[in-house]
Amino acid sequence: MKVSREQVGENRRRILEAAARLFRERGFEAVTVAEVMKAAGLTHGAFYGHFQSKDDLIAQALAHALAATQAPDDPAAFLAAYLSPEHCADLAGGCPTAGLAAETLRQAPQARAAMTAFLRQALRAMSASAPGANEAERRRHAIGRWSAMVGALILARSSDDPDLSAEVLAQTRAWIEARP
Amino acid sequence: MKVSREQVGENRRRILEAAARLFRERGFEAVTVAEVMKAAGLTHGAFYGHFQSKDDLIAQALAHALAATQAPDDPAAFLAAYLSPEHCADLAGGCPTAGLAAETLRQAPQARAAMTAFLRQALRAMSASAPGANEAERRRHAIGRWSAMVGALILARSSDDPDLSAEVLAQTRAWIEARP
DNA sequence: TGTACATCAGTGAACGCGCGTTCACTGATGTAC
DNA sequence: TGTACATCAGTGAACGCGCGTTCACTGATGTAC
Repeated sequence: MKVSREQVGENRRRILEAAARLFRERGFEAVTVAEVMKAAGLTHGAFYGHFQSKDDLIAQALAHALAATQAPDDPAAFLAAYLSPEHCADLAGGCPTAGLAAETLRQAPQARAAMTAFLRQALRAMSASAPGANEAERRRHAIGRWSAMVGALILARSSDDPDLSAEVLAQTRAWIEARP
Repeated sequence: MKVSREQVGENRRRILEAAARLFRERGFEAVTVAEVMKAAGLTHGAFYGHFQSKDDLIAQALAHALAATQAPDDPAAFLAAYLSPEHCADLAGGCPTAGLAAETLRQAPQARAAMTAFLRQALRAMSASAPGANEAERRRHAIGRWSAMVGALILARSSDDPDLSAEVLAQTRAWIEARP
């Protein structure tokens, strides 16, 4: 049946939201279109009224998840939250970069472009609040720090030993904080 | 037709080698059993004489790729090679951790166990040659450094802008080297 | 404001394709004498 | 050492299943009068 214009927008938002969570939790390929639609409270047939293809959904859901990431105001608090056991355990709701960057590399151009645009913007934002005598130093600090944070979260998640995971998170945090 | 015992071992090795490269290049799920067998010079029917299932192959090919990673003797040279544009571009032959850790998290227990065992061993080996006044400091250095290296490679690869990729690699390297 | 009708978002059955997996068969290997 | 036969790694056709995608249909929405 037909549905009101606001409902159409709301449905589209729910599809993107569900896809963003499922993709982070299980990866782009393991999640089916039907699962996403079910999680959004719809049937799979309605999918192609909203998106051109699964690849189109991947690109838009990735952009949606990345856009929802707010710029950190306090770098120290952001670091602590990012490398916390809670964030490590929260696949579905966690950082889309750590969850999906490695897979995005093999996706369609639009998805890669969304990831690149976010990386560029995130580094600019983090550079602004990074320590350093000049712009180049601040940017280097932001890049190194972000690499270490993303890497630590991925390594910690890849381990099936909770103690080793916790050690990677805690020691990477200490290592970053010990920087001059 | 039947095949000599040495040939069986050689075929198995070729399957693991082909799988390790294809998985790193395209991901566990996107690569088919038939593709792996073709790359190894065999037909898909012979697959189940060597492995129980695709999941079994994933676990064994991952362990095979990780085992082929030699411990770095010179940390500075290893860092430079790891964050080089060449390594960044070499998906199929590059570091299995950077290429597959994020995907391994969602794989069967055996694959996760292989990744965990390698991480543990790699950190132990890197700690030995890391700077620091005591064991705890050396280990912290190894963990932080490894997180940053893996993160930088994943971020650089996820970007479709070669300049941004090169900047992430070069600045992360500079950031790590600038450490006391 | 109320009525008649055109629109179109969503439904669910169906399609074709490619995947992991199985299996009857083949023929070279390796063993028994 | 040479011969006869059992073994079994590899082949390729076939299977069933689940996926992305399509489409005829439904019925509430929104518009024209």
